[in-house]
Amino acid sequence: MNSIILNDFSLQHTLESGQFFRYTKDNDGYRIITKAQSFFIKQKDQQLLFDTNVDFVKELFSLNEDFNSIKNHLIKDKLISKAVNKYTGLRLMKQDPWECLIAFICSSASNIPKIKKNIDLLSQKFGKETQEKGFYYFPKQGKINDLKTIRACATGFRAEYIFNANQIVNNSFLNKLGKLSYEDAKKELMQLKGVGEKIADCVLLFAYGKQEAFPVDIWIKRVIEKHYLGHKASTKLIQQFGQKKFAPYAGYTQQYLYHWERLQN
DNA sequence: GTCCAGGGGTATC
DNA sequence: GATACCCATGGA
Repeated sequence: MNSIILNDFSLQHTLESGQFFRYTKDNDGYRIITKAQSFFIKQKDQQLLFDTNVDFVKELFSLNEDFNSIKNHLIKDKLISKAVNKYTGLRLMKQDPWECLIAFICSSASNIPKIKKNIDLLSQKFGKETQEKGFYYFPKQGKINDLKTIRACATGFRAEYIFNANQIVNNSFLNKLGKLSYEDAKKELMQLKGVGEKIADCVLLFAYGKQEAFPVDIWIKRVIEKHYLGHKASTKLIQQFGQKKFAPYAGYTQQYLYHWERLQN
């Protein structure tokens, strides 16, 4: 087991805030399978313990970024400040772009347990088995190539979108997105069938760390209408509002708002 | 703007 | 256990 000590990090809030789906609870920690790694990780107070290499974990959980300055900016807003205090340590992850793209294509009009199920089934049907039997890596681009089998993963009307993305997306497509501006990368992603503004924003935020992204789902729509606008508004307007108002950390703000709103009641 | 495309989660009975 | 409604949506 390796370990690192750190402030302002919550493994639970980070994993369970709807940005990432490839984890399962395992005793007092989590089993994660992503980016050709399968490992166990747990947190005990400020100590993070895991059976994979340190640099991998730091990269995956954005532990090298200066979270303190981000936090100082976030807490200037009253509601965000409440969310940051309540769910302190929630960090944006740096996911594998391909896994993230397919996961969020699956997310369309769905829910978190079902997205997890879709991804686990796709991995089982198309991915390589890990050293531990019964667990599978997520298949690389090009491997998710049978429409019938994709349907058998309970993907429903999203099956054609996944099939299509698998045919079009390759390494050069994915690498290019990282080099483009937010706007240009978003346009590229939206060329894919089944990828609109919301899903493009999720991929740009959760895999590429583009902070201009402000994904708007029903929870974000509700919380912005209720706390900031005081009236109903279109998704498009809310996306533009959030992106502008919460710059330069619109993406981080969105994640705290989403987690906050969903855990109310 | 409206409607519809799997299907599992969730509340309510 | 039936039933209705909901959902990290986008396309027609």
